Amino acid sequence: MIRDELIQLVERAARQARLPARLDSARQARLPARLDSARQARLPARQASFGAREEIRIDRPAEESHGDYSTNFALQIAKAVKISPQQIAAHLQSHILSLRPDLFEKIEIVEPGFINFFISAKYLQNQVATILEKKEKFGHLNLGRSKKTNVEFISANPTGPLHVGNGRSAFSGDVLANVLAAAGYKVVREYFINDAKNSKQIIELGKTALGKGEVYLSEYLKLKIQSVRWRTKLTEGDAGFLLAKEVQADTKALLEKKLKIKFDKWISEEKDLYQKNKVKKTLEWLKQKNLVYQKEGAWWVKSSQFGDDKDWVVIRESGEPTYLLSDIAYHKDKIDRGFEMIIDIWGADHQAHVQKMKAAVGMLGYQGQLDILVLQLVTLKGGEKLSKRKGQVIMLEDLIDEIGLDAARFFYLQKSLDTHMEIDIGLAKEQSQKNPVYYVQYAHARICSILAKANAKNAKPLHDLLNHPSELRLIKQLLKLPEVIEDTANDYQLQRLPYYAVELAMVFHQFYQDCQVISEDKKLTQARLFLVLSAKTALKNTLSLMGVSAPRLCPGKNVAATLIKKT
RNA sequence: GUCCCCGUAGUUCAACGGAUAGAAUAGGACCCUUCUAAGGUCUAGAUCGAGGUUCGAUUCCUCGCGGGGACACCA
Repeated sequence: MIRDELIQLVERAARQARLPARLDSARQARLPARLDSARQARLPARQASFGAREEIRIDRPAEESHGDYSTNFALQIAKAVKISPQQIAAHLQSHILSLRPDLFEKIEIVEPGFINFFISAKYLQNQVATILEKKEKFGHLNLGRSKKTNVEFISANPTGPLHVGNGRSAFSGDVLANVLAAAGYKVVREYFINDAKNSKQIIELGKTALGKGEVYLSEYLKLKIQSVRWRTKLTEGDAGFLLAKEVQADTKALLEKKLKIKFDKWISEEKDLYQKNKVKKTLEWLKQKNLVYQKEGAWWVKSSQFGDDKDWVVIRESGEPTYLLSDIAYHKDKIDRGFEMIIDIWGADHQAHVQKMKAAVGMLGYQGQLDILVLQLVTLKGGEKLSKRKGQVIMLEDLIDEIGLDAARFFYLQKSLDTHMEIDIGLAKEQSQKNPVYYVQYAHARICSILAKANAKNAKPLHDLLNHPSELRLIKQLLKLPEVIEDTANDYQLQRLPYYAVELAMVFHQFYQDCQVISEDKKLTQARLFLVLSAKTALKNTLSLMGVSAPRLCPGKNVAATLIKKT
């Protein structure tokens, strides 16, 4: 990765110029409040990435005239070393140039002290072959060093089918797992089923099943209940558990067949935690460690000693355990299974639970990394059109049927998890026709059609012929993929992926416009075919990270044709 | 009352403290004899308000205003 090379180069140059090669000391002296603990506690992932890159930051300037990469390093250390940023930059510039003259077209110093790097055409040309060698592995990294990582997501209550809110968790979890895997983590996708027979939720579901209540009653559940042959004398807990199992089977089928999401592990609260006595053992463990106490007939956990605002009940006065206790047991189980990194994806309504879990994991003495991503809620606007029920939630399945999986995934992924997402079904439908995903897929289809026509076997690495600005821009854009994967694996900002994909498609479309691939010039044709192949590789890899298909043909061709005829 | 998330073009969204705040879509003007025009080029359009920190703030801090969520012996 060029970015890594640049970081090392600037570091070496700084040492040669007898400048500090890290920002830490200067930064910490100047900016103690900036990375205050509260914020770090909330954003551990960002903190981690910040820490990893604390030394020197290399940017991709938005403006092309500012170079391919740039660094503000000189500006950052100027105050600490009491030299003007421009002077520092000049020192660094000459050292860097003498260290790696081949890498750069030029290095510019710009007010107030930016160093802008322009990568040489030769270096870029040589990268094309590297991309093709790596193929579907292009962009993959060893950032994670096979660290055992657990990504738990969706974990919807088994009281009904998935709704559009669950879609956010589904797609973000799935794609995050893809990204982490690509970044070299050993990822397990996990789904937790809240099906404990002693839980109020399941008991209530049981009542619904036995016709004694209707808290969870829906059209869907009515049909489900009818389809099961209920034995008499079933307890409410047993009935609820049975019904939950039925619901869960549907959810699993939906996920695998329609959403193309496969979980590695399904954890049943009832079977894997309660029946294996893990909840009980966890309580015993807490008692032993003196982390719980009795008050007002209930058992409380000392979470306030581990950063939470207050203590919470883990065993009710009635003797029943709370959700918190089983969740502590669950996390203990994850830790015991050897995960070095644990990622939970929860809805915003679980916000308050974050502190509890962080405290709990602290009590358990976990040495790894726990990140809890809190997704803001998805709400509806104009939902009644699509809902099969009166005035109720919209099923995820209906949305997918309506706009298609690719458009749905793209639609969800484009939004930061922190922002409140309002789905206007009418708008989503309308926008699905103009979804940028088609723009991206079209680029892929174009590539395929060129390759089909040209017989790609003729492609040869005659890279020095690739000198057109649009060609070089395309190569630069391709080389961005590993950076995108690295950044996203570090900060979990998944929207970076669709935006990168659109950018990549755009650069390709421009190239397509500017550079005729198949032409009389046979050598140039071969060289360009080679480039097109590598573009296909990067594009396909990007799409597959998002779980979006990479079509060979553009499905809307006929639509377009009729449109043209009309005008 | 306390805590969390958000407030950016008409609209849906971007922007690790960086340079002229980007896309898409809607609007205006162009480009098919060419590998698929679901494409390309040009144009117009935005940071909720007031302070502060900084060489530099959409981003960090404080206070307002507005929207959403959470404050259980529910999950």
